[in-house]
Amino acid sequence: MKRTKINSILTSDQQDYEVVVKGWVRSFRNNQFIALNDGSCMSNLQIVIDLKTDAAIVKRISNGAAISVSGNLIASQGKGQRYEVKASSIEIIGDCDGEKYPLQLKNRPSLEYLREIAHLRFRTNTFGAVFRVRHALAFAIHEFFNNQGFVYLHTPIITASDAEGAGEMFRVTTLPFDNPPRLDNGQINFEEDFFGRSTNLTVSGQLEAELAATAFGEVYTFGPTFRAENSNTARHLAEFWMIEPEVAFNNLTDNMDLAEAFIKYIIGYALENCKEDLTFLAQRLSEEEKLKPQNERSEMGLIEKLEFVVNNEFERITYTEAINILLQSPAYKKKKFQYEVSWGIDMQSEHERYLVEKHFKKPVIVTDYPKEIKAFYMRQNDDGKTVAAMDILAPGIGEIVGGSQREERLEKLEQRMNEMHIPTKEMDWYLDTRRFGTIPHAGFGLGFERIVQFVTGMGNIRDVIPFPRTPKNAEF
RNA sequence: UCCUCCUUAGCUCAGUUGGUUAGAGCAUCUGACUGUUAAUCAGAGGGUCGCCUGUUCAAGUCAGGCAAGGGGAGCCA
Repeated sequence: MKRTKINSILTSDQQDYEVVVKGWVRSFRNNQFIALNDGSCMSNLQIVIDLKTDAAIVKRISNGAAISVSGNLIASQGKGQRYEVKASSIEIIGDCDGEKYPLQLKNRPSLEYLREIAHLRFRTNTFGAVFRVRHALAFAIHEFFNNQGFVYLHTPIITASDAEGAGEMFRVTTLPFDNPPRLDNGQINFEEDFFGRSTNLTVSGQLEAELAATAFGEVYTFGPTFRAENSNTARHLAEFWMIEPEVAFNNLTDNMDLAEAFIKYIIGYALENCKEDLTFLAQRLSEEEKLKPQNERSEMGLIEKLEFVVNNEFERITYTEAINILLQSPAYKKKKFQYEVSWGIDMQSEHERYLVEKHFKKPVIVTDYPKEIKAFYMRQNDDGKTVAAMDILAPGIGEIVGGSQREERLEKLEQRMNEMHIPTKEMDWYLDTRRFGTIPHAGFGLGFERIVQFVTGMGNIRDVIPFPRTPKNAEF
């Protein structure tokens, strides 16, 4: 008989039928009741064992053990659940030695401890919920773009392009690092390397996405991205997943519309399809919030916050307006900002948080930044000072999206690249798009783990990716 | 990378002014239990006090160094 997944049993109205269920024991009470979890949902299925069950089997029903149960699914005789399985036979598939098993759910192990046993943390309610939501968001992303006719583009993970300047890169090489081949001048001879040149792990698929957008019209990437920055924060990973749509003929407003609709769609999808997990995560978050001082607690619960984002327009302001708001703010006048505020600064976390969490209390899209603090490919505005950039700032986690309309005018682009000392020769393939049928186009990048953080309410980005890669840590 | 806090049993944490054999709850193990819901009850085992060096008659406790982790900042997505 084929096994039935626990979520389909619990969401169905059928009862009084034979089932086979397989999963892992979460608890075993009164020598009689097993809480069985198979990962298909947060809830456990209660198994009631026959009192005549072999004592040797009963002894092996320990926390973490994998078992198979056949029996009748009936309305529960107890109060805590709707259904239960009256077991007719129990098979131990995999024993779990209690003395050695490090996961003790009743002790409420800390997130930090669970991170050390990341191979087992999927078995907890919290991480089960987080990674089911992560999956749902990934699925929703593909669904959103597919519905709109985007082509999913796989950009290279190994690249030779080092001109984008998005961050420090991990080098990819097969040369022996203790004795690499050298040129007469002592420099390493990368012509002898695997690719015949120096290569790195990608920091962004954007430039390649732009190439494809000039043929397909709308494309998106969704893949791993690598930054060798020594960032030790709850918002940064050395290996993370990024979504980068790129759309031909879009201007900055179209770009903002797309980003806003996209974020609302995937959050809406999670609200619709992950109710049980989000309810649990909301509960978890509110318990965590209770430990904080009153003035640091958020005003909204997790689900309330997500619904608010889905149902309200994002605030759209220019960088210049943002600076003016900061200059006129009570926080500025009371000298509460640690960093100075003036037109031309790259806004600090404290400034972004003020705009999002204190002033507007909703996601904010800031546009038209000074060109000096933005990348070379962003389209220059007519004022000669700003570029058609946009960042989306979200409450609690800051910058979640960075995007722009791209500079499609060859001369302007080359001029800007020269000013920023970016070698135009190596980027010839990129400039070709501006030579042959150039078009206005726009796109953005969204850090996947940041949106997973936002939706699940998890405070540390290391807890929303299965096996986090961070400085000094590549365990598992 | 900078600032700051922390590190004691499998987990979460107490540990007074430096002073005898380092404690609790939970987990684990043994036993009991025919309706449990973080089951309950009885009993038992479990410690290189992060690592190194120093001060002292005496260090979990004081000082210095190192490491790991948390929080904040920078860089960013």
